[in-house]
Amino acid sequence: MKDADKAARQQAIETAAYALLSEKGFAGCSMLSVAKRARCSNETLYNWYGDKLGLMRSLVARNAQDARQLLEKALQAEAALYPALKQFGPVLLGVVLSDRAVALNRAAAADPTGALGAALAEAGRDTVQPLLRALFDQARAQIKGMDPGAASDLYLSLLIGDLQIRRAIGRLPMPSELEMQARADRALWALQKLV
Amino acid sequence: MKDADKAARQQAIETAAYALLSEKGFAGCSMLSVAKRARCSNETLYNWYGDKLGLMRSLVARNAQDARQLLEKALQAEAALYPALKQFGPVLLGVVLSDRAVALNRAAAADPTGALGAALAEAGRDTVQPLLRALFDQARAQIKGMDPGAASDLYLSLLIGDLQIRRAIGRLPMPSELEMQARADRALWALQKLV
DNA sequence: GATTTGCCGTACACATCGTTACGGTTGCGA
DNA sequence: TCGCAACCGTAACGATGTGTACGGCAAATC
Repeated sequence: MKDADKAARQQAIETAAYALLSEKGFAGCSMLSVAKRARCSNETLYNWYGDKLGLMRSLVARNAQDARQLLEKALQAEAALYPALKQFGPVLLGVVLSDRAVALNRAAAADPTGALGAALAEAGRDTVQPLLRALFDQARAQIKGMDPGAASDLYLSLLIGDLQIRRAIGRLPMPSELEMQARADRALWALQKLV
Repeated sequence: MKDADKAARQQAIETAAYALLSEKGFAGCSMLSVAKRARCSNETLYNWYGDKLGLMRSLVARNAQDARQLLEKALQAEAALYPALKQFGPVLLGVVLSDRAVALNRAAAADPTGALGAALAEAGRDTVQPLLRALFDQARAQIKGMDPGAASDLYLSLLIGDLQIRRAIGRLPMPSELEMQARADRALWALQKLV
């Protein structure tokens, strides 16, 4: 199979998996239903991903990779703390509240083994923490007296708050760009007043 | 059946359901397994609760009721905003991060219909919001210029942050009393600096 | 003491899951 | 052109789920 074909098929599989996760949840997203919607056989699914958890892990990995690219791009233009956060905040909100991220969070919450939660948390941490950490470490002068780790925790709490869990239990629709912008502005305003 | 016996049996059923939710997740918490662990028949389960969703709803309702009692008690002693929040914060953290609340959040995230999430969010809102709302409304003088709703949102973001979702995906153990106290202190400190 | 009521334990019908297996088909490399 | 590997479609297997049914038992009611 040509690489391009394979990539397209992988994309089809992942798209199908996300759609079924959103529609029917983790339990309802069966391997067979994914195969049918992606128009491939379940044998291919098992050959490529091993088992259902492997498929989910693959979704997590790619989503983290995509998120990382978006976030890095948002940080490229600015070096100073606050301008950088001004770019970063809304993008991060868009990433962690996206339909895909929500579907993965719901799946992780439904997985009793905790393996998916571990993979998700690790991928998320590896994606976001280094970027934020570097930003706050470089800006020690502007957050006088506060530990960079504590400052970034504070910022994340203000930015994300309980939006993720509310999205996960289905009681919050995806916010608009404007709402995310406003929330990011509020977090930034508070951070500046607090440090 | 005597009322006391019935209450004891209900308690046994709910305890079994929470244990199974924690151990095996929403899908793994089958009606039959609940009946077995609670040493009752599944016929009783279906007679009392209708179906699985009904059982879950019942858990949500009682948990909200218990939480409300705890929270109201924490507020009885103090009337002024900040002393009241000093009591309220750690108790609320204990409530929303408890094993039971986490099990319900995970169940709601796993339920594809969203019905459980709706019930949980509603019960949670009905429990917490009126208490906080009354507190902040009465204290308009101390939060000069800021809308009471916005102030309480800010406080909740600072207090709870992303702890709930991290608990839900299994990557955060229940914090200790000391940690919750520290987090509540931080939220209170930040709120005072921000209003 | 007879009768009704509610619960237990078990079994059933029916569906679906994850996973494996297999014959038929397709398309690339030799 | 041939052979082989990968993929498709489908079936099968064992396990498990929800929701219902039914005979037996204990206790409360009359």
